[in-house]
Amino acid sequence: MNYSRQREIILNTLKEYVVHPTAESLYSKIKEKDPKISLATLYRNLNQLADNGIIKKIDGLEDSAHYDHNTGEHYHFICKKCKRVFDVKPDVAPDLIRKTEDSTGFLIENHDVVFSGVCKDCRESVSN
Amino acid sequence: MNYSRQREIILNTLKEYVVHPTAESLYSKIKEKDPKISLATLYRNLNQLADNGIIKKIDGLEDSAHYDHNTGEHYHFICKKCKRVFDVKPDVAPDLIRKTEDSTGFLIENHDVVFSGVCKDCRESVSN
DNA sequence: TATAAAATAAGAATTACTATCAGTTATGGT
DNA sequence: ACCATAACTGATAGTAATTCTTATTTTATA
Repeated sequence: MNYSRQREIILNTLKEYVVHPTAESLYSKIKEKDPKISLATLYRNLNQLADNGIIKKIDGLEDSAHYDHNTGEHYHFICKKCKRVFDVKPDVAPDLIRKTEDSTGFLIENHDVVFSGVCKDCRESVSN
Repeated sequence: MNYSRQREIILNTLKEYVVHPTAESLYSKIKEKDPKISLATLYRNLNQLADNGIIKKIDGLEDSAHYDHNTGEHYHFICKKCKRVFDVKPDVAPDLIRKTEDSTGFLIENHDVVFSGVCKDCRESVSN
């Protein structure tokens, strides 16, 4: 991977998020910094960064993928009301990989745990 | 939900699978029984059956959704070589929901656990 | 600094799925 | 059995997210 100004902007912008944006929502933030950047460039780079293990692509949430700059072991939760994606600590499922490899005989290369429901903020806000 | 011949064919055909097909692959099997059935009818019914808890839609696997007639608690594994989707028993992550609700304060309505890697058959077959 | 490899912008194309709609079928009351 | 109406169907157009194509520009290396 060679250096590119666009890729640097993309990665830095992603790192500003604590929740995990879709490509579209990241795109609007990126365009504030470089209005000329192309949507195809964003997708190309997100895929490249994910392929190289620098970021993580989160599938299975809604219609579109979300992107996460934290590549350490953890899971995700999407709130059905506010649509934000939160992290869940991996200790809710200890030894998940080893247990699953042992019980299935499969070689596990990747895994994802995705929860959906209502986040704390939305539960506490009075209006339904 | 009223009765429909098409829906019965769709559900019965899905039940013939031990692995979990995409809409497209289910469609080719269904057309052997009823060549006139429309792809829109298939998607419409799969969604209806899933909304009514009769089947389960599995997202987050590849580009397209897979469908599972087993609605009991269990997880999934997709083989990167043969692309088949297998079941994983839920006891690899005991008390997952309760633990996650306790540690996050979120209300969890749904969850999915998806593994990918190489299945037993593909590991054992000599050719890479 | 020449050159080859990698990256870009812009827009067309693709994929998986959903919406629309006119015609058909199922169901419940009479 | 007959009818009203609600649910369902096939065909096809439409959509959203993402990928592909191509001509041009950047970056890394000799």
